[in-house]
Amino acid sequence: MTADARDAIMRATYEALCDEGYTELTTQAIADRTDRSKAALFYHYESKADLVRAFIEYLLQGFDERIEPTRSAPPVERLAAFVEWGFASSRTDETEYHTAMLELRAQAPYDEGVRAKLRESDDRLRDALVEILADGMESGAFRDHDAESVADLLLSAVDGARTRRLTLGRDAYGESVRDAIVDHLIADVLAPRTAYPTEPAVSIPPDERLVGAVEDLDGRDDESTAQTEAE
Amino acid sequence: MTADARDAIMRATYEALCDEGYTELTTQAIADRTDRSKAALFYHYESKADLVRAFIEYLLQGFDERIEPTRSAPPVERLAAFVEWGFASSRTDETEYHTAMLELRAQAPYDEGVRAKLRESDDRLRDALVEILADGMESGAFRDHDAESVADLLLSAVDGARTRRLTLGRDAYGESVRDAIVDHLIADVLAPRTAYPTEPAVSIPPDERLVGAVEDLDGRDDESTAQTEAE
Amino acid sequence: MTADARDAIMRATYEALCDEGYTELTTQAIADRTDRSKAALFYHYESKADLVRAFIEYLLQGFDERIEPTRSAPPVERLAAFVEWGFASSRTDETEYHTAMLELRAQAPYDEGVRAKLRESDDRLRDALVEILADGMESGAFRDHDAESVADLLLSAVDGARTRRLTLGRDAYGESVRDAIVDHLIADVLAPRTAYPTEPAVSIPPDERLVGAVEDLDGRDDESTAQTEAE
Amino acid sequence: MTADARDAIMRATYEALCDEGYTELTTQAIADRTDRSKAALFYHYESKADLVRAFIEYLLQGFDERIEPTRSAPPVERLAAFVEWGFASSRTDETEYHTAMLELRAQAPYDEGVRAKLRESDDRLRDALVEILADGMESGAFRDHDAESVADLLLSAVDGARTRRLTLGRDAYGESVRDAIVDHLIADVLAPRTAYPTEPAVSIPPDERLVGAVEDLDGRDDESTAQTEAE
DNA sequence: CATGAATGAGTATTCATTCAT
DNA sequence: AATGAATGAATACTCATTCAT
Repeated sequence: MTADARDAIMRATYEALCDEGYTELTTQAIADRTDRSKAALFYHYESKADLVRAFIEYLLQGFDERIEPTRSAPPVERLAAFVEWGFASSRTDETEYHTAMLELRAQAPYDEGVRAKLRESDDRLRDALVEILADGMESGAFRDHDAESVADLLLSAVDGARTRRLTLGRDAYGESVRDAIVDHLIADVLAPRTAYPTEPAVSIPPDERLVGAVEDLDGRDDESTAQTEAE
Repeated sequence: MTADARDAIMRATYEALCDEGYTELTTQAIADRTDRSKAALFYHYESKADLVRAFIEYLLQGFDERIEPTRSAPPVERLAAFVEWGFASSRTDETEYHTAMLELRAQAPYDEGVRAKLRESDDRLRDALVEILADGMESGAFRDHDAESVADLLLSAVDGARTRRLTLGRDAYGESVRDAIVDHLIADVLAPRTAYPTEPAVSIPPDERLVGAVEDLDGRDDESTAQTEAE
Repeated sequence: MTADARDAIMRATYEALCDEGYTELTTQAIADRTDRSKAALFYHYESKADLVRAFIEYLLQGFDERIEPTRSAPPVERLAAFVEWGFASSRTDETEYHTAMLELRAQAPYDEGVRAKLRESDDRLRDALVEILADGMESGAFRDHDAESVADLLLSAVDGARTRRLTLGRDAYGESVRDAIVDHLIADVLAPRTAYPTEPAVSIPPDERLVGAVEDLDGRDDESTAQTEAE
Repeated sequence: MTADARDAIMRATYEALCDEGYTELTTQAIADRTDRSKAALFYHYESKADLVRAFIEYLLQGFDERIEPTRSAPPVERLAAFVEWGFASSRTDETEYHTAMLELRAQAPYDEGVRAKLRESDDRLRDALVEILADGMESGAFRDHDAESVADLLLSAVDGARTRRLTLGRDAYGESVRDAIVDHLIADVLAPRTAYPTEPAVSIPPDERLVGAVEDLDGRDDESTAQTEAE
């Protein structure tokens, strides 16, 4: 398959998934966002399930590449980058990415293929976080602690906050929880001299192949605007 | 509508949702789990969407009633009950409840009706948690802290851990994160003399209307067994 | 069956038929326009087809009664009353009556029962018209002519004009054709001394059992208003 | 869409409409008269309503083409062709055409789309008739008269006679009214020297795409046979 | 490499009708 | 005299998938 075809289909899948959710993710909806026909999808992929699996792989592979550039930064910065990425405010490409992932995750309990891919992804993310924490302990930037346990807690808290924001349409909680994470969790882990950056020095860049794919989520009415504007 | 009909349909919806996920939640799937016909569903509910909304309401109303009995316990106990409920190990009725909720939550970004109901639910849960924390501060069981901020963090962490467990099929993380929450988050909040209970004195009982609805989730192969047994 | 029940159901059928047309004439639509249940319809009538047949009979019987009072008027007046009734301008109860009939007539080619009833109705109408013409010839008000042939032509022309008006939503043609009928057809038939009344002395009254049944047909956009207002 | 598919679907729609009437015009009934599946209909047309609209257009376009060949004949002949077409005796393809139109017309009061198409059709028919009359006046074949008024009256009378015949299942009236139209209406319009043709020199040919589509309407018992044979 | 045409199985929903009460 | 609950069969429409070209 040409990279062109692949990118077009993957991007269309992403668009369709973000626009309408997994339940409405039909081959038609994907093809409509392509200048190709529905049949073309089946020429390139054995089945819809196959395409979806390929899509998850595509998303994850993208993530690996995006995380790469932050590798050289000091552990605190990398930790901050992770937190900021997780809390990417709405109206961002990143919100779409997280929405797409949420939709896929809800299929995991019923789809071994999806579940396996998500495990891979989770493993890599967790490993990356554990590595950050371990590096920090080694360099003295972080106190001594159980890196795995803290990584799991961080992962859960960030993930839970995001899920709550996305599913309730309330941006407000995001901010609140990010501060709480920094104050309660990260504070416990930082060495006395280490300061959590106010402005991130490095950040995880958006997936360039998908940037701009989803024009506008504002059609969906949520409380976030009202909330935010009210305050 | 007779309570009988209502319970039968709601329970069938629960079963179908747990067994097959939201994408497969068809009126046929629901009717099949009932001794009624598909047409009967439409006699009682205007549309599938209407039925789903009613179902969410049914779940939430059930939750309200279940939380009631714990009201009289001391704050630490109520806090512990909340955490234990959130981490209910798999092979429990509670896992099904959480799975059902996860499926519904994934629809929220695309369904204003669902989103509104989930907001209600979240609000009540958060309020309950804030109340526990406030009561604890008043009684001296908890240190002084920002109850709302801590409640949000707890809610997120518990929720994120559960989502991770359900979507990855890995029970192991649950334990790990529960301990981390107790050690890192709750420890910060407890007054010096207050001890987090090793064995919970009160707990949130299962929803009796739904108990036993889903016979067996073991058909779905997950890693949890292997993982757990391996260690 | 009480006359009450009968009237309520017949009137509701009339309303439903006028409001939504034959294709949407469901037992539900009828019951909704009643303070009775759908099942009540089946208590009083064997089947929907039976109810419809009874309804046609009800309409026709009404017509017989309405035509009665004109009996004593002179033939020209009775002829004029027939023509005016046929051309009843829109925004009249009579338009609804004709619409209801049109809907029923379209079923006739496929429903022997309906067809038989309509034949009865047509026979009576034609007989009445032939009688008018015969009376007029006898009294010298009309020239000598083939009453049956003229009756058929009049019946057709009036009916065709009305059908065109109702199906095209154009009131304009009605006027035009009425004048043409008077000038071309009726003029040929009137004796030299007989004048066609400018203002009708007698007229066929509306069916009182159905008056006011259909509140408003203006929801349906048609050209007639524009047409009429423009001129 | 291939012309093949189009013709097959349109013809099937015609068959279904004639065979069973508008109320029974289901996508299933149409597909059954095709060697294609129900789903194929929706591949070619967005919805049933869309298909019906296309069908009306198909009928009308056919009519335009059929009327074309008569264009060169003298006005009296064209007038006669129109009348003969309108009265086409039953047992003719033309009867089916008129039945199909009758079914569609009954939907017009409730369906703006259908109404608009029928207006188009009526306008064209009326224009054609007015043109015939005007041509005849110019050539001296017809007396001076109000062409529009006479056209409307003719249209109404022919249409009404046909509707009566179709809905009552009585062929007899057709003959009677045709003669009356010729004697009373057309006689008034013809110039003294002009004779109405006893045998038509030109006629409007049947729609070849639809010829033979409906095998047998005799299944439907009507009075016409009995009537006609009895006399 | 790709597509237009097509489809069988399914989806939500409606319908006339039944029946225990 | 009437109804609430229920249903089997149908209805318009959609879906993932196939295949000849």
